[in-house]
Amino acid sequence: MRILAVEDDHKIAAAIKRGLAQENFAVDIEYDGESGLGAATTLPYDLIILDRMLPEMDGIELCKKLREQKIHTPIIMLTAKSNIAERVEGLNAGADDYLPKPFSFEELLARIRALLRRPKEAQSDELKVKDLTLNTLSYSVERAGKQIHLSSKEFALLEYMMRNAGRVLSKESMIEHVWDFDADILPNNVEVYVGYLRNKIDKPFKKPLIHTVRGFGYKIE
Amino acid sequence: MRILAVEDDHKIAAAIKRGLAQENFAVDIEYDGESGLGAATTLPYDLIILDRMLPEMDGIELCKKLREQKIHTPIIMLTAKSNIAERVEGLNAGADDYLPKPFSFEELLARIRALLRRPKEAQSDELKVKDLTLNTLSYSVERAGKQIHLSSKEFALLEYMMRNAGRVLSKESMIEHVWDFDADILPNNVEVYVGYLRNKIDKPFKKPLIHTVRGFGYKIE
DNA sequence: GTGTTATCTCAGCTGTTTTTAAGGTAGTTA
DNA sequence: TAACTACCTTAAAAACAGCTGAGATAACAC
Repeated sequence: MRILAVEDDHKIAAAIKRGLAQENFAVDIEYDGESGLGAATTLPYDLIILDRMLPEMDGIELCKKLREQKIHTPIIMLTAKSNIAERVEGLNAGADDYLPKPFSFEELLARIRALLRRPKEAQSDELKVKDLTLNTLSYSVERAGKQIHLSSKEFALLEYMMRNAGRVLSKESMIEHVWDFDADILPNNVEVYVGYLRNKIDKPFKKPLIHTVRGFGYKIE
Repeated sequence: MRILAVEDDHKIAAAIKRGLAQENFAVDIEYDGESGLGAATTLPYDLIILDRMLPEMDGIELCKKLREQKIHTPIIMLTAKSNIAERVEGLNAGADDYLPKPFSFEELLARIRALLRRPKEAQSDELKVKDLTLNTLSYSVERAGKQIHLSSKEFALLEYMMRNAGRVLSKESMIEHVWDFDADILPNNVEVYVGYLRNKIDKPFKKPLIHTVRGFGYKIE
């Protein structure tokens, strides 16, 4: 994993480099915005740490330039002030996360780990909840080793629920995410489909995964 | 991530906006081609969704104009018909992807993600007061490790109190925030509900968190 | 075409939640 | 202490959300 840090404070830069090197990251440091842009556009970094205040070109500017060039590398913005306006400014410029100074190295490391973890999770085409597995490529579903046949609506609904496992999803959001926009679907239809899913993935097994949260919706867990 | 959707069908536009807002995108809607062009040229969007059929200026036209102005923002074109000729037309005009109507929100989201190559950010929303925890995503409440079941009104009321922990809240403000606007609720109803909450989250434990402030209301602390 | 499967609507049933109302309790003030 | 008021408790009525079986309709396969 190769990380670029653009930071004009040599002391902080050195500390970041030392700490991350210890965690087995390859770290490059640039001390001003211009050089940072040069480095970021020529080498394929896995993550970029940007100080908001930089000589030559500030972090916001640099961040925008990178996104304009379709460089989607995760970016963490460091800044001295921690007010909401600045945070929004950074995120709007295309930063993925934001860390107010002063920060501990542990905090920084946690954010880096979180950002690096993200893509892998999103790219997986197998969704899992307990012993239930759904494969979005082969359109297959199995629980406890047993293959389960689902219709396409049932599959789409289960996929939506599993992508949001643990979260309570309202019938309305299910309709919006699973059915066509111009279809006029009654909430009762969702109830019917949840019933179908339960018959197939819960009833034949001991432990139910689909839970009703009265007044709010359903969740799978 | 800021997304512009140019779509004259208000129902679809609203659904897109709501759905994407839920996914933490900032969404602007324009209802005709002219305004769409205006918005797209003045604000730096990360992605643009264009309906092919639009009043004032159709999507193809708009797309071409944007590319002429060297605006390279990814564009997804929506269209009613799904034949190959139209698809080619859209892509030739400079669109990056193409989505035939009717489509489900999941399809749209998948295309957007593919174009942004950006994973969904997980956000957890937990409210805490002492050993009492309320999670607004999973709609679960626990105290001292013990799961507590609440009805939807009880949950809404507790959430309101916890969001304003430490503050004294009048029965009137509780009615305003927790009940529907047009509902005619007696203050006694609030007393009843506070009683219900106390039975569930205070009585089984030693230390009460909900306190009555005679003459003013209640606070949780 | 016919048979099969998938999708959607409807209506009745169930248990839960919400609301109202009435009487009890406990602080506050004179 | 009495009178007043705010708050609490309980129970029962009313409203509602969710589940299900049955049937209508549409889509698909052969």
